Amino acid sequence: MFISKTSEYALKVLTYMALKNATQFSAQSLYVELDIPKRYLMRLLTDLSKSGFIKATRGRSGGYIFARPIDTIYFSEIINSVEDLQSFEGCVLGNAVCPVDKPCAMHHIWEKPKQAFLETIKTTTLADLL
Amino acid sequence: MFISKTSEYALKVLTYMALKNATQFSAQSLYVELDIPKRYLMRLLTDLSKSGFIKATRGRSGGYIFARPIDTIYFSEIINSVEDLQSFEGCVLGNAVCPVDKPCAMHHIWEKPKQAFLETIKTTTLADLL
DNA sequence: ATAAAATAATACCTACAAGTATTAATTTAT
DNA sequence: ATAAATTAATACTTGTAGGTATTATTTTAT
Repeated sequence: MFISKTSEYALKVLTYMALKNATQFSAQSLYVELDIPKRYLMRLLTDLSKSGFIKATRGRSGGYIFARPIDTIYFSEIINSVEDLQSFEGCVLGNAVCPVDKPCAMHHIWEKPKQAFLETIKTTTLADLL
Repeated sequence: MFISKTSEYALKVLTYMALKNATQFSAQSLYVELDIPKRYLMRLLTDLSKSGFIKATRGRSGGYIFARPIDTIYFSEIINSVEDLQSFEGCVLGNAVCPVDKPCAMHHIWEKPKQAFLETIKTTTLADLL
């Protein structure tokens, strides 16, 4: 499945915000646009705030805006904030160690897709969507 | 996380068998070599039998052997037998439809790693390990 | 024949990701 | 002041992948 449902949601929220270019986004407006369970979305937004991607304003005319320039937010960082990116970096057969000189059976075959994935998420930012 | 734990186990078993070149493998011997919970492994072996990758012989001197030539067993087929490969093919943001003319925000960025992954597993067989 | 050694079937348990519910805190329009 | 509209915190529920336990079946060495 590649990435978790929660990663999926996080990407959905932040890519939407990056492309929309509004001054502020309420949880309600994001709920209407994106197809994410409301209460789960609200908790996720709080998490994304704590992770420093977005900044919350409470109260009557509150909402969320980006806390940092979007060209500093890498996809790897987003995914890593909601699940463990290490699990992608490790051995595909789950071996604790998979040494270069004596790698697992799948090692060579897996190298290309693994690098394609890691390179993409580590070198691309939200700004690259524009 | 890429693939499920069960896919990991299935690959571990079959790649081990492909490389080892023994005439037969008992569940016990596989358990000793591979780091997979014993009872879970035994159930998985039965599943892999039903899926037609391996063939079981019951009874005192029983065990498992490949049911087909290993150059006909693609990694995609193995993964697909224990989890839903469709979930890898679909939209990364989980949209039910992600049309070419109006794709999701991540579509372009995701294309390369996704294809690298799918191409690798769809064009590589167990025989390619040798 | 019978016991041992193997796989098969089935049911159950557990941990955790995903989802829901409730209440608290904060801000602002009136 | 107060009510409305927002986010925050916390606890609970659910679904399912992963793991365990028990019993049945099959085969063969003795």
